[in-house]
Amino acid sequence: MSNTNIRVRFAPSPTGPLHIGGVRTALYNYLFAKKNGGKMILRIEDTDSNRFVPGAEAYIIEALTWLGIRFDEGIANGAATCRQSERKPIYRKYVDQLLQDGHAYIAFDTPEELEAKRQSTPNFQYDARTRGDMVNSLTLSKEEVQTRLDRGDNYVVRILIEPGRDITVDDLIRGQVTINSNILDDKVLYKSADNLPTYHLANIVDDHLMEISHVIRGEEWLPSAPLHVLLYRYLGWEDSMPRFAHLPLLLKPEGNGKLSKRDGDRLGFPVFPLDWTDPKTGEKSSGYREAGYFPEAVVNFLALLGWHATDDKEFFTMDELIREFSLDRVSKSGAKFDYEKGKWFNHQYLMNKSAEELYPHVQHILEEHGVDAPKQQVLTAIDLTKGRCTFVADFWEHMHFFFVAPQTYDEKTRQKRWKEDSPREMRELYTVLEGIDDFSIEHSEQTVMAWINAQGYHTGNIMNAFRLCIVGEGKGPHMFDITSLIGKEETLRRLKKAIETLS
RNA sequence: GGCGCAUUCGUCUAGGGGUCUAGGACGCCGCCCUCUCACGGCGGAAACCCGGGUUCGAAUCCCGGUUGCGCUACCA
Repeated sequence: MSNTNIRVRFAPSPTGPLHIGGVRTALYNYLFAKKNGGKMILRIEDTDSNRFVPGAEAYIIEALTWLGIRFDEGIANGAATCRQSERKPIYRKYVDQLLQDGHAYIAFDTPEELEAKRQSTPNFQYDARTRGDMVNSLTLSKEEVQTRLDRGDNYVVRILIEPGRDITVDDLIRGQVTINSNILDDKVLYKSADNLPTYHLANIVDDHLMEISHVIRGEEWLPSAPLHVLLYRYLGWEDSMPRFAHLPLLLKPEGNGKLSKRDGDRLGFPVFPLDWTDPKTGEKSSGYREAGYFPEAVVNFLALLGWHATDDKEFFTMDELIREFSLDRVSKSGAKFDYEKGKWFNHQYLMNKSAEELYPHVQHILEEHGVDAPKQQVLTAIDLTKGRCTFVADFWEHMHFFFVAPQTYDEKTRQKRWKEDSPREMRELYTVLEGIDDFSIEHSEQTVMAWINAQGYHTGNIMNAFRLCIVGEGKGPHMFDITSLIGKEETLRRLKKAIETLS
């Protein structure tokens, strides 16, 4: 399917690291675009110079690249100006047009004056009821306005909302949403202090100029969508207005509210794709990548938080998501963030990877622990233990005994598994093992089992004590998988030492 | 407070008038496998927010309420 008219954008603000909810928005935009053969555009909405954070833009691009979300146009591939701060003249033109057409006006009220007004007037709103009491081009004489402009007074341009009109937004996910313009205030569109538009104006102008066909964004924008519709109308662009789709929000795992940065810190899981250090405060936040997640697992997990396929399928590659994604299968209600399920997804992806794929990661971990083992041995160890790992970092905990003899013996396991007869049985086992030439899994198991049966021993007693001797604790793969991998010599050495230490 | 959106197991969700004694997944519990821990298999507990309608029939449609969330900035 190909439709070159489909164009979506992801338009984050560079005010900090990209939140995981933002990542999901980017993902849904990407899936929708690719599904329909359309284009995905990156636009940086840096119209608030006060909140700009250095490094945030690079972070956003790196994070989405890591996850496999690619842009067709935008800064990520060196295209022209997609930073709003670099498009000042463009916005100015439309501000003038709005002013000209009487859809906007100039206001001189200072932030302090507005604040005072809000303090003194309950539920103060700058609108048709109150604008007549304020300092603006509607209440001031033409000359006075000019005088103020000439002497360089700071001003803002506000949209002129006509009261008493019903405004309807057609949302692809929620259907028709209608509000009355009475509840809208005369939003600031433009500020002379930095010659920048605010979000609302810049957003509409850019979406129009970039020929965006679908605006897919978080539900927090739904209340201002009518304002945006009005802006399209006032600018004469209503006919080519994009379709809207407001996505449900990602909520805190417990309690109430939108998922926030603090939740990650408090509950101990990342809410960001990548690690991030705040340039001002030095505060660190952890990311999924550094926590050991596979990007495919994060994408899969995130895709299912608010969207569901037509069947019960749960595992999707990016290509499969693209093939099956559709906006009408996006849920309407917010999704609580379930970190346990996220871990489960990673576990599944890890188990499905081959030892060869996992090898570089594991090799790195082994090196950190000063282990230098033959590749084949490591590959076998990976296959034997990957079912026990959620993250790559878990491998050491589950495979260290393949490479390093136990220094201590777990006390709980010892109490449970080291019986009165164990020293004698282990000494006998030592002799049995010593006599085995072929230390393969099959042969050693056969020999030892034959001995156990001949002596009338209890298999569990023998094997568990044996495990304590070789592993140092009560877990791990089957014993002969371990012994055959570490070899006869090492097995005997560990057994001997354990008998001496534990007896 | 005002406005808007939402409301199915603890969580993510399927469901779009009869097929629902409501399905799947995570988590939880039990059993099996078994030398342990896992993996795997099998099974279990667990939900239609409430009240009115409409209809022969409602989880599904309508209205009201509850509760949750969002917005209400010269932030996005």
